Amino acid sequence: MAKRKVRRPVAQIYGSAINLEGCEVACLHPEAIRPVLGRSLSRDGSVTVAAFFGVLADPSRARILHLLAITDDLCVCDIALVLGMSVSALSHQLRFLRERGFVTRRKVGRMAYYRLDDDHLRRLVLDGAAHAAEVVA
Amino acid sequence: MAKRKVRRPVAQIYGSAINLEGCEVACLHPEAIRPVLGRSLSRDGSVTVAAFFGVLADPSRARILHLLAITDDLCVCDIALVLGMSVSALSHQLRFLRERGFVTRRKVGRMAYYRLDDDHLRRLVLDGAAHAAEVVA
DNA sequence: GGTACACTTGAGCGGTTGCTCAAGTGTCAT
DNA sequence: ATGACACTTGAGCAACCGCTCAAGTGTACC
Repeated sequence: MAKRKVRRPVAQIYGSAINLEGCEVACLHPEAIRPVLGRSLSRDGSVTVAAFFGVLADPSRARILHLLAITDDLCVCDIALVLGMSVSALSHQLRFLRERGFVTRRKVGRMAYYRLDDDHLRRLVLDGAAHAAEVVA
Repeated sequence: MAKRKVRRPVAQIYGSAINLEGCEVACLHPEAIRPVLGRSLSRDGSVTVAAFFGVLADPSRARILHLLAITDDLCVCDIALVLGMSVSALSHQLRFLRERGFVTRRKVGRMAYYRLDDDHLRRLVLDGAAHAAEVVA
């Protein structure tokens, strides 16, 4: 995954909504939660995590990314034909993926070639497909 | 991820919506797509992949799974307090996670303790959090 | 210029989702 | 038995998402 600039200047990925005082009086197990106080995912952090996985959480995007993972370069028309998607739907998704840095675009004349640059992402997608194959088998 | 039984007897994870004939006549690059014909994710396969990542694609679930990833056992009340969620919302999500085999439940009296059993999933969640920390930093 | 082409984009819609609220279940203490 | 407690569940609603449709942009060829 390419590093991407984010407007938020500083964000706490980890953090807790409560303080230890709350625990003592409540119904639960202070000894169990004390060690994790402040180490749980903050709300902002969880939004970032969820947004990342959310990109892969759609069948069309999963197919697009998988196809790009096993090829080099493909133009929009190629992808649409192979996946049986409308060009418009595809273009919307490619824009979505491009805005998040998951794919890059190279324009040649009136064609646009899309590519998956990130090896980490490529492996994640291929692992996901392998996992799916295992689950269904 | 634990293997889970699926009602579908046999499913093609890979498959193509088109045949090579279609390519020849269309506008595109047959030489580019020929090698991937039949190797792209099938629709069924992509639904399975998307469903898997979809579990992680929600901030609340990401926080729950991350919390369980850094602890052993926690009761519903503990989790609710640490994450600042309503018990009802939490119970809905825990049911969702349990139905998909992402967490297991142990009942003791009137308490229910939830646990993350899968090490592969634990690493995926922690990697996701680390990724988020890197992106935001 | 004019047309065809490859792709992009905005509007809008049907389906999904995650929550709240209220009611329900099962356990424990008195 | 009665009440408190820990959790679960169903209904319903606001927000979100991915698609289609129609229009728009920019390039290539005549």
